[in-house]
Order: sequence, then structure tokens, then C-alpha cells
Amino acid sequence: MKNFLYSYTNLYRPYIHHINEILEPFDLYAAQYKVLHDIAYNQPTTLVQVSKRSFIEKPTARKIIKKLIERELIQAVNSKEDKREKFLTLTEQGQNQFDEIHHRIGVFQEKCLKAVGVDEAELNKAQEILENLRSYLIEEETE
Amino acid sequence: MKNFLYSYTNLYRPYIHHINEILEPFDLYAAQYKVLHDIAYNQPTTLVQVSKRSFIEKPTARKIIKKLIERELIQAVNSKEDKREKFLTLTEQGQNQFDEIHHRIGVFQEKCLKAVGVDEAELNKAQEILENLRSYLIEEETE
DNA sequence: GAGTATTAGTTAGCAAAGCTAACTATATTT
DNA sequence: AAATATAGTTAGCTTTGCTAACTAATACTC
Repeated sequence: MKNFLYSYTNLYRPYIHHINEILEPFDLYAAQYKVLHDIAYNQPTTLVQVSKRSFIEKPTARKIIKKLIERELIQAVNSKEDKREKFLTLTEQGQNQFDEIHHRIGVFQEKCLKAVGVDEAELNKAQEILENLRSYLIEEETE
Repeated sequence: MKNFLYSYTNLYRPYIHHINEILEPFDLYAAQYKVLHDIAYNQPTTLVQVSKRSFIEKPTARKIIKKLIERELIQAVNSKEDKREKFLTLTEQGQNQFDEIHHRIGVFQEKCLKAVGVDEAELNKAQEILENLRSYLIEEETE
């Protein structure tokens, strides 16, 4: 009972494997879905904002965003105030696909948590730890 | 307070970012360290075993193992009983480097957990949830 | 014991996801 | 007006991942 972060990383690959199975019929990868999720919950938003929230560099964000635009899941419209910016939003198709995937992942999560038989309060506490760790690591970064 | 797996993935990139900073002076990447860690705790072991535990495919495992051998952090010796197998162990240098990195990551973890101010019992419980989730996802796979 | 199936490791080839460095074009600050 | 900062882009690279298909050795089956 010592290495929390080891247990944390050790879950990652099996988890991603299952997520990719869910995403496969939608022809999406985990990182692409992550960005789609970010835009869905923060629209209208911009490339730089996505990049910061997702903790990926701008060129990486761009590649993924470009692919999502090609797939017509999101769209980019030029800002009027600041001509450098482009606002990203989900297309109707993008919103529908996102809703469907989001639902399936929700079902998957429920199945997992039920199988593992985790107590509601403990789960919330665990989630809180993960969120606090993220906040700490992010503020560390911008110091 | 609902989406546990979202909070889980949302921590991943900031976490990896910090880990890569720790690994940089050792000229290692996160995935390489993960495999080194796996071998350190399971030596002597084989490529296929690493592949299964790490939940990566054999060619991926091979690439990483190859690099670790080139760096002289691990070594491979042919098995006597089963001529197909090669047993992987850490070299002396590999063990030293691993110990040093492992220690630094331990310090980093302590710093994070202290900053976040998490209760010992709650942390253990959270870790248990992560471990149980992994077990569940893995047995799901081999059904 | 011959023939078949499985397993360990390898190779080739591909794509996604990440990075840094350096650029353009706007905004902002001094 | 000039200097600085910011949004987005481009080029080019590496790592990490995959599948398909192979060889050689072992294990299974009849």
C-alpha cells in the first residue's frame, strides 16, 4: 500500500483499450474524443484554449482539430473582435455523435463501477483526489 | 460530481508532463520507464510477459526493450529450457538508474500528496479503486 | 511419432499523438 | 511608433502504438 501514482498509471492502458473499442465504430481515437469532449463542454472556444485545458502543445491540438473539422464534427468561424482567433463549435452532426459516444462511455463507466462494487462516497472522494492532483500539477506549471 | 473516468483521464497529461521532466536528465520517456519498472519488479521476465502486464502489443514492447538494451539498462539472455524465450534482467547500471529515478518519482509523489493534503485512509481507498478497476478491465479482456 | 496447433520473438510498415523551433498576422503595452 | 505578446500555422522530427505476417521452438493430439 504505497505507490498511488503507480496504480494510477497502471490503469491507463487497459482503460484506453476499452475506450478505443467504444470509439472504433465512430472512427475516432481517444485523443480526438478528448478534444471533442473539451470543445463540447466549452464551446465556443479556441485552439489555444483547447491546448491549455488539454495540456497539449498547439501543433498537437491543431492536428486533432484539423481532423475533427475534416470529419465535420466541429467547425471554426473567425472572430470579429480579434481577427487572430477562430471560434470552435460542434456541428449538428458532431453534437449528435458526441452525445452518442458520451452516453456509451457513461454506460461503460457504470458497468465498471458496478462490477468493482465501489461505494458512492468513496468514489466521490477518489474523484476529488484526482481533481485536486490535477489542479496542483497545473498551478505548479504556471508558477 | 459524476464522471469519475473523466477526472481520471483529465489528470493524465499534466501528470505525464511532470514525469517527463523527471525522466529528461536520464534520457528516458514515460513508456520506456514504465517497461523498465515492470522488468525491475518482475525480473527475470520475458518480452511476452512484459507485453501482457503492460497491456501493449509485442512489437511495441520489443521496440522499447530494444532501446533499453541499447542503453545498457537491461540485458537479455537465452533460456536453456525453452529456446524461444529470452530472460530480461536489469544491468547493474540499469538497476542504479532505476533506483535513482524511482526515488525521485517517490519524492515527487510525496510532494503532490502533501500539497493536496489527502488523508491516508482515503488515499488507500482511492488506490484500491484504481487497482480493482484495472483487474476488472483485464479480466474483461481475457474472457 | 507425425502432424497440427500454439507460443516467443521478430520484421515490415503504417498512423496517431506528441514535441520544438520558427514563422505570420494581429493585438496589446510602453 | 516601437516593442512585446498572442493566436494560429507550418515543417520536421520522435515516440508510442497498431496489424499482419513471418520463423523457430514447444506442446498437443491422434
